[in-house]
Amino acid sequence: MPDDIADELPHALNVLWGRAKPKGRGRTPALSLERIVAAAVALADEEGLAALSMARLAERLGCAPMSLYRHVAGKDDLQLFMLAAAPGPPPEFGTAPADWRGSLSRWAVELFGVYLRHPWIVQLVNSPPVDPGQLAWLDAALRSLGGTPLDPRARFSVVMLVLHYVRGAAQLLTYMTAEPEEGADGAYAALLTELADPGRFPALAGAVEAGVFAPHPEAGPDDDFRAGLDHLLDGVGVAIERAARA
Amino acid sequence: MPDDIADELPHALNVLWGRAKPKGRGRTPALSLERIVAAAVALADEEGLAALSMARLAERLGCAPMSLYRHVAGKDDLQLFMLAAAPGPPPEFGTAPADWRGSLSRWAVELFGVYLRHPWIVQLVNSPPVDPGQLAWLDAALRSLGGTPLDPRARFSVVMLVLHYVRGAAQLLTYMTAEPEEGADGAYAALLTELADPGRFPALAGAVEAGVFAPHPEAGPDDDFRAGLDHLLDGVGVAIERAARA
DNA sequence: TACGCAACGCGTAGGCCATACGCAAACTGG
DNA sequence: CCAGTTTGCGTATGGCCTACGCGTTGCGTA
Repeated sequence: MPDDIADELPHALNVLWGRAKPKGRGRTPALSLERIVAAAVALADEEGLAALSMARLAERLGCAPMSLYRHVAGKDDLQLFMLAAAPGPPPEFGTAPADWRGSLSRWAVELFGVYLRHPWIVQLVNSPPVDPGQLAWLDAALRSLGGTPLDPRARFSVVMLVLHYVRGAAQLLTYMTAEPEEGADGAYAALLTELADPGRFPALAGAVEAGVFAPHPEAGPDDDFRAGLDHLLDGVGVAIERAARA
Repeated sequence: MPDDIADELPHALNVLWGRAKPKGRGRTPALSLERIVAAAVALADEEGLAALSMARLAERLGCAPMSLYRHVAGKDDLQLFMLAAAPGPPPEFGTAPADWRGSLSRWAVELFGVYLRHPWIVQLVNSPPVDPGQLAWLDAALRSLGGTPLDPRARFSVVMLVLHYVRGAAQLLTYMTAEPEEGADGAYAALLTELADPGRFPALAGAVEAGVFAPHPEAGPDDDFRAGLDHLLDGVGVAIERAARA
């Protein structure tokens, strides 16, 4: 256990991994890290990431802005805590589930739900995960492929592929759905209808004409996501069969 | 041509689509929109999106900060212009290329290169594309599938799948590569080695032990990207064969 | 040739923001 | 009851975006 590494890490990491020193002496805290993070998550959920400022967060907590800095080293620290706490635990399955497709699919669908509930997560991810929460999700995804003949590098590649897709699809759906100002539902479709000149963008104009951007009534919004996910998992299946033959 | 729509659009869109009114009367401009956008792109390329402020941009252009607002309605406007200009034109192929896989693969690889050259694009994308530059890329991707039996909705789904993957892979590679401070190359690997407790994260610990995060010497950095892209296109191939049989 | 006015560049100022620093208050173990 | 420790917070600084309005410039026209 090289502590020299821990010393040069951000404060937040040492707290997240349970390496913070216990204290019990002084004044009774009116604030706690959990309360701060929970309030920050709620604020970001309700009003968006741009509305999350230390001042507004303190206002919501009924304290002075500078009080927050006793529990959080800075705004980056706070966002790291939010990222670790908001997703919750990943779905449960064993180390080598027999049905890789079902497991990985469930993982993807649940993560998709997390991103829809907390759209700010997608805008916030700047670096590879280093907190227990995100690593637990990553581990679960890797475990879903534990029963397949894929080698470790291929498993990681597949997981990243699914992760990128889930993130992108959630971001797209979030921005297509959440525009309660003005036309709302079909605003982007209407805009594209006017902008997609058939001479300049023939394929795009064709897609618009075919109603790709119009909301289809008989299907839920997850439907497009599931369709793309099926394409993706078909490709993974091909890779698995190929690896099994070798 | 419903001009009533154009009136409620951001100023930047009307400029981008050539709908701005021509002016020729007043003082000779020392600044131009092209110079401003080019300088902004260069600044973001060199020092990152966080370093792009109106003040620093003006400093680089040798003008006062407020002068920029004569050509750009605000910072959001400027970023929209940057997004439209930086990628350049998409690769060229006809309306229905015979080799969909080669075309789409080339599209993906070139877009990957764009994201590596301009990493800020990934952090900046907040809404579906509405500018000619991004719509040209989207149209090119849809055209690459023009010779396949996929219906329009499936084509769009496939294109989004590839787009999300390219974006995610570029973001990941950017953050893995660009850490010239301290340990650099293997910093994340070393950190994971310590954090990935085999009891708590068995699959992740296995991946670390197998050297998934260590930079492999005999391959270029694009190699992981191409491998994932192949998985993905295998899945698209399955969908195309299925559609051809129906 | 001379003028008017449209478009330009920019100075000022105000409102947000994150946060470094230091002090007063409150609680607890001895 | 006291000393030590930890918390809460007031003040202040420097950065950011940008609304507003003024002086300046040079083309089009008379």
